[in-house]
Amino acid sequence: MSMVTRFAPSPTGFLHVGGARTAIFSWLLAKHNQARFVLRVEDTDLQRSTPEATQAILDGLTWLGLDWDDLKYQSQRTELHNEFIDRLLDSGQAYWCACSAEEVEAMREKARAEGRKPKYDGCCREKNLGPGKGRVVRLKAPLTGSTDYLDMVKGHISWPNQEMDDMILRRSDGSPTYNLAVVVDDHTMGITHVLRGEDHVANTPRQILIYNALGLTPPAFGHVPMILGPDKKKLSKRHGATSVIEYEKDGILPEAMLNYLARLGWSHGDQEIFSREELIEHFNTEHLGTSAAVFDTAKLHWLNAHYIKEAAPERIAALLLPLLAERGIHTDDIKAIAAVVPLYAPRSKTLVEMADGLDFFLVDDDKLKYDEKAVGKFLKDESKTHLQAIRDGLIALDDFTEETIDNVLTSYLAAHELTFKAIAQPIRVAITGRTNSPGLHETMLGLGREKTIARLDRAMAM
RNA sequence: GUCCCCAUCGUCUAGUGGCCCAGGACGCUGGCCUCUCACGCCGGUAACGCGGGUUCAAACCCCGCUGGGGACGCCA
Repeated sequence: MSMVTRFAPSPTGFLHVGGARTAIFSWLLAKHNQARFVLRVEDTDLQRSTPEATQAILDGLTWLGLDWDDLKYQSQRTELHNEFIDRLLDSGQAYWCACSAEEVEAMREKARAEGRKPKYDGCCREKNLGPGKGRVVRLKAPLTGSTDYLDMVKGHISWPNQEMDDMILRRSDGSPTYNLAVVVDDHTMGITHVLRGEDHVANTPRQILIYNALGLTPPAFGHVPMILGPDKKKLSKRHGATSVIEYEKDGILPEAMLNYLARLGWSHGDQEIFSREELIEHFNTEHLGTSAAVFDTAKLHWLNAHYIKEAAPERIAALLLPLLAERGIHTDDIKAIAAVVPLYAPRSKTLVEMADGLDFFLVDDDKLKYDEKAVGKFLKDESKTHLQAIRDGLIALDDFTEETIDNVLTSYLAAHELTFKAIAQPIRVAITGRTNSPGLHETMLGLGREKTIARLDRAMAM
């Protein structure tokens, strides 16, 4: 039997980093084994599911570079789900229950008060009731023994059957419930390996019970640990960004996110940097971790910085366009941006940082903002005489190259017995408006002679 | 409350009984480089939760404790 894996999100919001990670693991498991990867949108809760959320999830997965061989919507499969419920009813593995939601809640309260597991007490189990208004269908689950399985990541898991009650398969409104739908879908879609979040561990024995009742073989299950915030609590909005798309907005590259998430809870020896291909080549469930992991933005940023340095400048330039527009720089000159990207690639952890760094190259000369403190400190009269001389030297040049620029600077310094330090910051502040920038020669080159001169003029007039 | 799961540097992790008085990476930090800021390079800091076993030998196996997480829906 050939392997098929799946990712089954419920479209009630954006793609969370936790969901993204299980999607990545399932996708990698499939790719590593040349297997099929299917996406099943679990949109049966019509109240909470939205088409926008579905789209957001698909967008998130696409951004990460994940693809799928099949896309299914659970809400369109209820007929199939019901057939299986009927089958269970026919074979006596399921029964009708007339207890109301309130009555069941009372049973749970009672059990809780007595220090037992809160659950349905099985009162209609042997009543042989037929269908009727307000009635649900329940699984006739085993009362004793345990349900065991071998988890791909956690190993042997044993669940006492007494801990589980006769779960509802079909609601009083006739709709199938989650556990039933998942079993039917996984089975009919030929899913062989289910990798999902740890919050599903308790569902697994329940689903196995359904497989057993149906006489079907369950797939292999694996449960990956949760992702925690810096305070070791379940990652949530108060920790900052939790949606992968928010990270895109924050200037994270998808390959950095993919690498980071894949490496969070999984390892391959000491290797930290993984290309998509390496991930596919090395991924296995044996090296999935068993304990929860804290999401560390600093490490994500380190990886992102790495990938920014590796990326083609044109690609980065294109990604910078909207960020520059936000900063009032409306251009679509990819080439011009790409020309200065290499200067900021080693200086940026995110694209946002990069946009903040290199905006001075692109902004109009008269709109360049000067840092007041920097001006006060470095653009004094004495500095301005240096700037004037250098400006004149630059303007007289036949070619504007790193070498000719250097000649102007060094000859001026030599003639006046000055060190480079004496003029570096004044020039920098004059042409960039601030005290930090890439090397002076490359900054001037990146700016071009015209802008360099214009800015020197403007600075001297201050 | 009941059940299930988990436990190595601040963080991500390597480690599957001897190669570990525990390795890598991020972070932090000292230095080098240097026109600023970065990059880069070299160095440092820092962990097997506790207590019992088993064994010639335990981070690795077993038991208990403690601590954390998850589940207990006519949500998914």
